[in-house]
Amino acid sequence: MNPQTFKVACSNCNLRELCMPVDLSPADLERIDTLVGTRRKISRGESLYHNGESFNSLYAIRTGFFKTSVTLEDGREQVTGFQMAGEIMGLDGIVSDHHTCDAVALENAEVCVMPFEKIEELSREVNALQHHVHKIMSREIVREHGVMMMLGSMRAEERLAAFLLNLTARLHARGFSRSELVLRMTREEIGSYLGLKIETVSRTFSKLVEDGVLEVKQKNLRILKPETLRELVNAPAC
Amino acid sequence: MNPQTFKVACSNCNLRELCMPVDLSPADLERIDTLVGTRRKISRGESLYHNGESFNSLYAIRTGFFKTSVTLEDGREQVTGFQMAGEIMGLDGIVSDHHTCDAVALENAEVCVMPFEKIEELSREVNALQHHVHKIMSREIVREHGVMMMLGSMRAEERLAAFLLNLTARLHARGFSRSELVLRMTREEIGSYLGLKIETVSRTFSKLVEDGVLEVKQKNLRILKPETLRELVNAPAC
DNA sequence: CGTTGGTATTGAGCTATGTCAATGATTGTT
DNA sequence: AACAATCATTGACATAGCTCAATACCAACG
Repeated sequence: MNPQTFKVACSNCNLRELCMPVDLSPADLERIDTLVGTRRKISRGESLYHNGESFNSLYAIRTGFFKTSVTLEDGREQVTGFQMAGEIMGLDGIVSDHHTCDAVALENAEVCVMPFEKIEELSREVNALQHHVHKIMSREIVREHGVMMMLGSMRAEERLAAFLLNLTARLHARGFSRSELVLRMTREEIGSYLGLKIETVSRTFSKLVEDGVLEVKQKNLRILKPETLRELVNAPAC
Repeated sequence: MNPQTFKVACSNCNLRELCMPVDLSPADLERIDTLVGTRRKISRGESLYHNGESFNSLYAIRTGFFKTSVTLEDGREQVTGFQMAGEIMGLDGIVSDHHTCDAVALENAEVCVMPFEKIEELSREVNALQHHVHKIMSREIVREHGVMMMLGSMRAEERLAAFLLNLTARLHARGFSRSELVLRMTREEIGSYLGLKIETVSRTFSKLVEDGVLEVKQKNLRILKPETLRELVNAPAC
């Protein structure tokens, strides 16, 4: 086994449990290894795919951080999500064989390219993979329900609290601190995601700092009172 | 073939092209017929499933009209969508084996119950079904991107315009008029979906009536200037 | 036919968030 | 080190949409 083969094998990937089903037999695991045809590096600011491009593959993030967004004809951009290591991108392209959003790297990144035909082929044979694909898509649907709730029914402070709790939970699942984090996106991108203007995002950060809930130094955040954030998303403010 | 068997067969269903793949061989079509175990009637106001209930099946709407919604601990409800004949519900339940939203009938309805295990089993064998399931889930993801765009980046009038155009397009695909429709949901439900209060929905309707874009008589709508609605969703208002 | 309860409309005033503008901080470049 | 370019913060003011309240409408039911 040469180093190259070694490197691209899911079976040896430390992120496997994040993007692949667990409890695979050694035989199935070996088959899963054939899913990832190639790896692709994306530098900060570059895009993995664009709205309108033809769809061929799903992508599993190995390293780095992405945003996805949709754009209106008049140029208004709506960030639809932020993705980190172990998460799957490209699901939007399946329905029409073309991508319907943009995926842009917010820091230098590397993704595993998984041709969708191969995924479908293999998931006919490996039941666990089939169910895993269904779960990933369902998870994305449920995640978006949460975003709709945020955008439709929460006030600015609640949205930001929900956003921070979600980010830290996902980072924590990847071994990072629950209380300290570095934002990879700009205030404007946060605002777009949360349906707020950049000034409102900035002011809301400032308010949480005043209240002793956060420490903010540029993109570095420290969460001092996570329970206050949790109260904010559950109960309406007084 | 007795009448009962006849009745529940997808192969004889006039909605087949809406909820099932096209271009099936007669043999595959016959297998697809086994997907729908039972039918279920839901009266207006009752729910097909609730948040927290265990997930077993997807549902294809035969007749009637539904809303789906998620609810915050403090009681705030966010309508996540409105579903009509031929559309599939229940995808939210796959990821956790439990439903994560409520599905309520807005008029008396009937659904085809499709056990998910059976769907997975059959889609391992019928490639067209497999891809169809993937497309349905991807379509839902893309639809939600559109809702996020509405909620995050559009003004009240634009949201209502986008909502009406979407509804009429889907109704038109089912053989209804492009210009006349009956709203099955209340103003409050529209407001929840659009992230607006009921008064704002009402006022926005009134404004569109003043401008000669719509005729509104309770739940009966007539669209007089569809092009104005289209302009509203594409270009920002002046 | 009148009553009741849910639903919708409209007005008046309020407020959370947006807009505009000035300033400051940070990063990368020559 | 100086510069430009991007990004973030803060203040002053404007406004879209919210809140509260009154009224109207409609369907169901006795």
